[in-house]
Amino acid sequence: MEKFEQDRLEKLEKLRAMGIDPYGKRYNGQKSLVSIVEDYHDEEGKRVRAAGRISSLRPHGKASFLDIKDWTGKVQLYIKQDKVGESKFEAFGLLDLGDIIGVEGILFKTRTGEITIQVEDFTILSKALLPPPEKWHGLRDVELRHRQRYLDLISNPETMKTSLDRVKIIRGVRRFLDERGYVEVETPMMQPIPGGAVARPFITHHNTLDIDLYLRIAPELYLKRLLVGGMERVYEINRNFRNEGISTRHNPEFTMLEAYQAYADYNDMMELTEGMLSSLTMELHGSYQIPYGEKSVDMTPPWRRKTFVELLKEYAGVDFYDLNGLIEKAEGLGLSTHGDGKTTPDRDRIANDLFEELVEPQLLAPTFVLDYPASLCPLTKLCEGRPELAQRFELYIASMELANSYTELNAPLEQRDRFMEQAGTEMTAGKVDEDFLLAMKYGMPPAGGLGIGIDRLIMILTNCTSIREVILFPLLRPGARVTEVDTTSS
RNA sequence: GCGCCCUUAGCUCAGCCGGUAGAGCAACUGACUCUUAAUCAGUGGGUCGGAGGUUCGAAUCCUCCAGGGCGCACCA
Repeated sequence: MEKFEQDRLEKLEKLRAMGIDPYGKRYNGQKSLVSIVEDYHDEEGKRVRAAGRISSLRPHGKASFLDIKDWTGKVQLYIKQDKVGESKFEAFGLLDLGDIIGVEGILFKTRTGEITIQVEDFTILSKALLPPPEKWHGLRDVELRHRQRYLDLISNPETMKTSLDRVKIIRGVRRFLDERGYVEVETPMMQPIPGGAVARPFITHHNTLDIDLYLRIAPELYLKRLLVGGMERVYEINRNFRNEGISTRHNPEFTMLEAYQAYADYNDMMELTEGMLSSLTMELHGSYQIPYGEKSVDMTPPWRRKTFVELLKEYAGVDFYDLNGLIEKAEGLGLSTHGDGKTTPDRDRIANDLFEELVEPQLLAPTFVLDYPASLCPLTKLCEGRPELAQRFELYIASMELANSYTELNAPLEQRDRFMEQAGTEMTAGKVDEDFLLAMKYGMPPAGGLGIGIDRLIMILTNCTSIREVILFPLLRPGARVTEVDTTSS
């Protein structure tokens, strides 16, 4: 490592001795490399400016071919001593793979037909002191790819593509909602009471107020306050933080869309979800058939809609209303039949465990699962005439839970009771958010609410089977493999 | 948190049953003005993730530790 750096430092000093600043300034007027290639027909023989990182170098004595790369693509350069002059060519000799340069020259095609810039002048914009990863295989080591994502982006085009696809998808989500009259809002990331979901929160502390705060596990209760305030269609795309395990589908901080529409219910949210995700699929893939891992997923709408109870019967072969049957099945699978600290069997919990165990893995094609056991959804309006079920749906794609939606409970007194019931069963449930209940007492319109796990959506649409592939900087334990700079000396 | 697997040159990887640590790319020196994984000739580069142990001898076998991957658990 030191040796590479030493050689390059010497070149850097030589450049300085020639009066060249190896860390150049603003460079403008250049075309993106992909547009240089695309517009070749109109630009042939003309002068163009370009900038990028040297990704390949093929010297031939007093001439040289090299490739430069920007985030759109790659272009070949051809530089000859008799075109740029001796001293310029000498400076060129001090360039290495990974250096960033700006060039100006004439567009032409080589004998083999490759679009190439005949360099007339170039500027060194940044001298790299360390070499880029291997040019043919790129950076393969998963740990290094995540720890040094910049190297991953430089050397693996698919990483750049996934990262830019992520931007497109999120932009598409925003556009879809904006076009339907939604407004994007920002609600607190630091909350005195972490509500809207059940999960262990991260705790932090505010010094001046001398209070503990929690990084939010969901924005839900704040967005509903806005419904009370008369904002009829709101959404937020932002980070949630959950102090839970890390897996291929879980990162401690992850991006969530939550949307609320006054005067609507979960049926409207189903339409919204299906419309949004199917059009995003078509936009990105030009087809509803998309690859995912070893499989192929058919995203053609309309999507299957089945109730929780129906699916439990279909895939697990048990009747939700037959408690003994549920218990038998659960015990057969070695599942616990009692909730935390409870002495009696908890039907809703058993049914949910069976669902996760036996139904979820089968839900490859997009499936809306409707009407969940009521005790699992304290913020949800109950089904009419069937108070044991609540008006909630979850959307599964490729066996992954992608969206969650309720017909929002807007009755403040019932909400209080449902919170209390939950507090009795969930050991992690914190205090009740009284301020939220107070808001609700002023009247919250009936509403449909929707949450979509954005990282998981991006996984599906970019064919990534690990959430770490769609998050630029996933959480890793601070590692020893990247040398830390000693700031105490020098 | 638990189980299985991985960690060898800057990068990508070999290294069999324990016997002097290898290749390609990258680097360095030289040749080369239409190459494109440029080519040709030559050179340098290693605390084999870390610490112990077994052994005449360990990259290789054992133990512990660290980081990572996958699965499970926890969990929108």
